[in-house]
Amino acid sequence: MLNTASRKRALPLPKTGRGEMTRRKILDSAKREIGRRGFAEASISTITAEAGVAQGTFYIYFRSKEDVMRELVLHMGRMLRHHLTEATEGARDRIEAERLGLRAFLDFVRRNPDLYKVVEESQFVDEKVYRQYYTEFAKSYRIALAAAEKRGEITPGGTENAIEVRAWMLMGIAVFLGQRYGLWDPKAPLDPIVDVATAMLAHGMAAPGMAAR
Amino acid sequence: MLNTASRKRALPLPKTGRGEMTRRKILDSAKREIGRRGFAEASISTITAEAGVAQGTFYIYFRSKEDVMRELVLHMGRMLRHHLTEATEGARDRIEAERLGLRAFLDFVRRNPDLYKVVEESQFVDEKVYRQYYTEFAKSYRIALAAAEKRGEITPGGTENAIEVRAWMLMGIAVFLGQRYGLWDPKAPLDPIVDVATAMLAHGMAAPGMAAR
DNA sequence: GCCAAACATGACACTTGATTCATGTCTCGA
DNA sequence: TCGAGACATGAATCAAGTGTCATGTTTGGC
Repeated sequence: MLNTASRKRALPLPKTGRGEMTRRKILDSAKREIGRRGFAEASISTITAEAGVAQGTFYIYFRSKEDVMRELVLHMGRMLRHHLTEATEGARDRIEAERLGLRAFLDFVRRNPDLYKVVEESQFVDEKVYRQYYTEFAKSYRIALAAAEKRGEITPGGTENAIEVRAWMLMGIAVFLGQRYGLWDPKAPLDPIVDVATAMLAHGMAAPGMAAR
Repeated sequence: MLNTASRKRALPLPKTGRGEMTRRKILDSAKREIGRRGFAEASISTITAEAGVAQGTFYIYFRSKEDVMRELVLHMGRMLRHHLTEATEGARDRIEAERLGLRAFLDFVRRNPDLYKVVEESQFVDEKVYRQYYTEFAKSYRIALAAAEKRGEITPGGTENAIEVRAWMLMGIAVFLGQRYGLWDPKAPLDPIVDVATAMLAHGMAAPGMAAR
């Protein structure tokens, strides 16, 4: 059921307006269904019913449930990337970019909880896309951090590897705060949270005069 | 299938040595199976086969696959807590405790990748245990951070809320580094990674003289 | 040694939902 | 306006694995 046909290249995109509409509707209710009830509980029949099409229609556009999920992960990647680029482009320095980016990320999670959950669950459905998703973000991060380092905005990490570690730390912070305050506590004011996080990113938490190597 | 019987209190523990042995064997191969193939792909029949017992035996000890998973999450919580307590008890200050804890965590993930993955996936099978798992860790963290703050080892976060934010940041860092270097790149030397991370926790990454608010 | 409780067996009845397909209907360029 | 490709239908097929249960076997206290 997993690796036979579903591994192949995606099905051709629709060629008419009607088709595009239908595909979008399916994708949309798949996002909602999978996001809310989880991949296992979400059924094709529920998805198509909510989209207002017949079951078979699903298979005109997607090979399987895994296939829609993959598509949704890609979609989230594009949307989030766009959202973040926009949010951070006015930043004066890297630290401010981190603040703005984190803020924008938390906003995004609150606005798109279903999509966000789909991406997280994709890890257990198609690890490859999931890895790709984060690996690409890590790459952007590395580039941004290296540039900031060159500009003297952040302390030199040292090795090339250090940049990678920092990138993953930053992503981990975002994801966990996204989970805690984006999904689980969606009413908490974001500004204080982002302030604390940014201060920690900028200066750490060691009291002045502590050893801390 | 989900919320009928499986929500109830756990089945009574075995009363004989034989029973204990059997239960343990099932738990063990469940860990392996679910960890490696994922919850959906893991079948009771595979689990029992690998444990060397009949299918029906499974239901003497567990109500369902969800039920074993819950048990495994609890188990991981206990093991990890113990491992971390042991690893950090010699620390001179909070920053050193963070270093030792992170190092121990990454070790743990490398040694128990299956169990670790089960916990992560539990989020999509029984969100309640998953939340409980992290909420409890967050609580320990809050206590440790508050104490360190009082001892003057770390900068005061300010509000009570700040401690919570820091705790989730620290967990996010650990989890993401665990994923990246524990699971995905299990050969990379840990010390340099932990060094970079600790430095970042201690002092942040803002270059001296940068605005950073 | 005996027996009641505990444990183990494994075939199978059942549920569930994914995917197929034969049969229409619609779209849009020429 | 026509027709070929595109799109849509939904009932039928099919696979897969869960959880049950009637029937043994083992354990350990007495």
